Amino acid sequence: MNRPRVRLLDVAMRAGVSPAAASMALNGRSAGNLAPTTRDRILAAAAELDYTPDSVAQSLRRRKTNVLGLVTDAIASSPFAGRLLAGAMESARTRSYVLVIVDANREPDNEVIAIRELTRRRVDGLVYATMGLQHLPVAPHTSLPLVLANCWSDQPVPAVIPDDDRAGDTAAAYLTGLGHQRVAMITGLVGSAGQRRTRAFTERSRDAGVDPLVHVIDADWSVTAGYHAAWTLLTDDTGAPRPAAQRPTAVWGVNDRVATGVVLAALRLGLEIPRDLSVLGMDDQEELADCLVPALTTLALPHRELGEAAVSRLLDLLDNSGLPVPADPQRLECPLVERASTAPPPSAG
Amino acid sequence: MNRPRVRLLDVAMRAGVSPAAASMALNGRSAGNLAPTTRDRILAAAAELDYTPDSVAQSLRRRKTNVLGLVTDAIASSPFAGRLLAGAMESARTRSYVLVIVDANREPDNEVIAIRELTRRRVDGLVYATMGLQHLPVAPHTSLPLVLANCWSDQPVPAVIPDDDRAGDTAAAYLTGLGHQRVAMITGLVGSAGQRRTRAFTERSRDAGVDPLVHVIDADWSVTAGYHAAWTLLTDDTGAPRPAAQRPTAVWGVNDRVATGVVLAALRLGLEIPRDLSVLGMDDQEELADCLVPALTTLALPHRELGEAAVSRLLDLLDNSGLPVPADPQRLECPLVERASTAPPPSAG
DNA sequence: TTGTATGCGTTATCAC
DNA sequence: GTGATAACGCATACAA
Repeated sequence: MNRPRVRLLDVAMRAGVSPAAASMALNGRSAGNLAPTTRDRILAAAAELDYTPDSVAQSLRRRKTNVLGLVTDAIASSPFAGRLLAGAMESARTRSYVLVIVDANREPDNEVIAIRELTRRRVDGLVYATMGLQHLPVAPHTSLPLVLANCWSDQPVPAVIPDDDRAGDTAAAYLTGLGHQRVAMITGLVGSAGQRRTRAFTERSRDAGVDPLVHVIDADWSVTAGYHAAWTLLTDDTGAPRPAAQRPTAVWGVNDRVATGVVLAALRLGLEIPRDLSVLGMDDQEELADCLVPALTTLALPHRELGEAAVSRLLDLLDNSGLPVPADPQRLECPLVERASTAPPPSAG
Repeated sequence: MNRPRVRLLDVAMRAGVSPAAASMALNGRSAGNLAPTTRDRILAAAAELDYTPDSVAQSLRRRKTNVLGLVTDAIASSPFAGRLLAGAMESARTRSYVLVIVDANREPDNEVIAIRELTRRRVDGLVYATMGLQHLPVAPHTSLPLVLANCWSDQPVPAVIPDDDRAGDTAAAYLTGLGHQRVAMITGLVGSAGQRRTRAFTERSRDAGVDPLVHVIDADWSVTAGYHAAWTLLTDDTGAPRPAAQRPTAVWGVNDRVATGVVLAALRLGLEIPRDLSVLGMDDQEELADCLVPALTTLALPHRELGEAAVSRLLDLLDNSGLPVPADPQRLECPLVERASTAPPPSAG
């Protein structure tokens, strides 16, 4: 079963040529150097022997490993990790790269160690990805080509992040487009994501002629926070449900957890979703948004695309290191994922 | 910034010795070969120059890359992927290995291609991990050392999977231990996981003197399925809630999604959790179990440990290829994660 | 058009 | 105890 590896030399001998000739043929450099007939003989020999070049030797010689390093701040604890990694791997694969992934486990020291190790392993470039959107006061320090995913820094290093402005636009356009006139947003204002979403949502709603009620919660964008916020929105001072005419017909939660809280509160209050209340989420959190009853309409955080774009960007950089680094991060659209928790308002029905 | 790499030769020259001597010193093979004084001189030189050995060259020479391949059937679409990967990476890191992860994206062809590619890259061993527990009719074909994670095959290849029998035991012991006398399980019987959980739960409950009501749902272990099952359990023929004495005081859902459905149904019926009904889940699904209100008590699928154990096992195999392969998969405990959805029954209160 | 010689950075063998 | 020398598998510059 474990027969000896077949080397380039073996192929060359079988074809009756020198290793150099075999190398050229197999690397497509035969034009102008090799007679087509010998080239074919070499290729045939390689095929017969089932030759596969040894990457390690190639790497040493070419000074290029075709390996990318991907270091993350915390892979374990995020429901989005898988998507980003899958996207990154996919991009790498199509250009015959492979990924070595290292989790820093929320320890900055580990990041430094990881980068050192990957450098020693001679990876061709680095992606640094955070699982939550983050501004980096200082980008990871390395002499290798670097791209940031889901985070950005003020230094001139290329970055790819979600477009929260457009997300706010999309949400507002969708809800007002459905005909909703009394619209609320439950949001937090810490961090650029919440701020951008909120501002864009507000402005775009006003453009459409509706003035949204913005209910601000604190830093904790949790189910519980959403639940309580919704409770406030949907009941009066005595704790009784407000009459239909006095409550919003649609609510946008700043993320799916908050939106889940809204659904739970509505359920508790005997409100039917989406008949009595449309609920829109954000993030398309795996196994939450599409698990609810009814399934949550939401805007997807483009994590797969983030991974794809970051790697793609990095490989472009490797191919052409002269590429200019744009001052601003590249922003990726958050597409609407329409499910069952939204509908036109009763009046518009 | 991008100063030339410092090679072993540089260190040797600086210390005034041969590269061979430098190599010995740096690899700890100086005993009996090098004078302690020259050894120290070499080490000092290396430190001053900040020398780090080139892994690629080492790999070529040692015929060992210290890289492990991890191929998964579908990384993107699972909320557990992160945990397993993090565990695997952690295990690898502590033994100075690194992981190349490839996602086959549910395509068997891709698995073959991935294994071929990883073999070409000279990884030292392979882990094959599935995101859902699976029996493999035939293990992935490779001449490399291989360990299975979260799946197993009849061929003699080492495997690590969760211990569903013990999970059933734990669930039964926990619920009966709390004092519940009328206990139900909502389960599916397709696949070994559901069967084992159900059988163990039933037997262990009976040992404790309670005969559980087993409600079988179909292949789809979804929130919706759990919702409907719970509805059946908690209402009578007319759709009205059963009186307290006629309904279970505790329900175990075969997974967290099903348990979520139970919570939703109970909420809808005006039942208070855990006062009127204890709900126990299974899997500890990230961002679902701990997002509910109240947070779900559940049994954790040990995905991190699965990753850790698989890599650890593989490395043991590499260190000592004579290790015997046990006939049965190694089974890892699913620990109870106690949160807020369970309590003693009203009568026992 | 083909083949030869050399080097990538490291380690292991074997004379000294 | 120490230090040349060869080899790992491949690719390239250059000579034939």
